[in-house]
Amino acid sequence: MKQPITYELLHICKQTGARRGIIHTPHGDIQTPIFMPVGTQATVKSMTPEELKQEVKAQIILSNTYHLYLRPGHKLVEEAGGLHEFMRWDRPILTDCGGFQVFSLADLRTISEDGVEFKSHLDGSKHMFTPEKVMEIENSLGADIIMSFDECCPYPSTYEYTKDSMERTTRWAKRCIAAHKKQDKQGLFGIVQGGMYKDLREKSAKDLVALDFPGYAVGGLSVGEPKELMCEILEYTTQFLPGNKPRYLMGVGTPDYLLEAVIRGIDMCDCVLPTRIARNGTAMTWSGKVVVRNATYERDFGPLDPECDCYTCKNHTRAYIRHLVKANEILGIRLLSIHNLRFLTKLMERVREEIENDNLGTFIQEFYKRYGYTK
RNA sequence: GUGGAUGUGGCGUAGUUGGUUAACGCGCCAGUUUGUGGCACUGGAGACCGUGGGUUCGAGUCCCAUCUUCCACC
Repeated sequence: MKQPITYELLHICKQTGARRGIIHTPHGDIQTPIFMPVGTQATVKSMTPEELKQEVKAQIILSNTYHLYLRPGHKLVEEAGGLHEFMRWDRPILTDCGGFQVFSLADLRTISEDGVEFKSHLDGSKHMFTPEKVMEIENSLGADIIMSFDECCPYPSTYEYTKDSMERTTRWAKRCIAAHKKQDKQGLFGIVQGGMYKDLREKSAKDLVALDFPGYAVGGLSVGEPKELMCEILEYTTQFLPGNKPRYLMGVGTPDYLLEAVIRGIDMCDCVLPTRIARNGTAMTWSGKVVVRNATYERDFGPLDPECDCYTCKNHTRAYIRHLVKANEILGIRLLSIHNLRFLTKLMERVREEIENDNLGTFIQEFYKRYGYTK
């Protein structure tokens, strides 16, 4: 059978061990390492697909099983011709499985061996997600990369709870493989869990690798634990993942976390952060975080980030963007979203270059001097 | 001129039968945001309660005077 998702390793940075590669998908190639913008409800909030291609230069975007299942419904999306056609995005798409919603909507759900029963956050109606159901939904949506149904443990969680949860996630992963009906069109990724416990991470990774997924995600990180711990667990986990498959760290999005992930062998990251902080008046720049909503920028007639090549930075001033944000104008959100997303895609372009030049370690040190380093 | 109403942070308003550091919304200032339930969330600054007298242990609340604005009538 033809494998829809394959990974080609191009180079390993001699300074850091970071991987430069290409993921081949039915909707084109993805140069890695890559940052993936999140479009939960079949839209990267406030962005047109054209802007994502031309201004942000996004190679792939995410969407979400849980949200699209509830509204407008996966059958409707299928009827529209699938997610690509529905939202008119012709590049690769990855759908998240809803496992994170099980985590973040904790008060609305019950977990059992069979799956998760939850109440809709929209109307309170009851629903059941099982691995089989999630595969049905993701098959209907038709993304290039689909995620197996997992449970993301909160931080902190006890060893016993984390162990049970991780083992269940592995059993669910097997059921996902069995239920996946479009194996020649959509690549199903397994998700490593195990919380902050190294032996559980190792077991999770090894058991999933034995199932031979076309790609692996590291889930359950960046859920509130200290940065050093995240790095330690991530580094420990990636050693058990095969070198010929892509590795995806779920939910990471500050520049420094992205860099720390890449030097630990991660190829893909996604995060809502750039679009979320855009909506609240904050920008990421090469000189650090800029809360452009603040009064300091009232009369700042320079660009958001002088080193950025995006539409926002080429055309507009901080003073104008601040005005738009303060006045609650939609354009303020749009301009900041364009910039923040472009900032991260550009950062990853640089990262790919530096890997090819075996210079990523030096680049990261220089980057931290200007951007700062979060905890 | 007469009668009535009104006057509380930048704006709009709450303030029980007078009782400790005067509340709320908006605005302002700042912080947060990591597989998106979010035009969100958390804090902060800012008022001698129109002014002057009085009653009372104690007045934004009661009394008197005065001024502001509004309404009605002559």
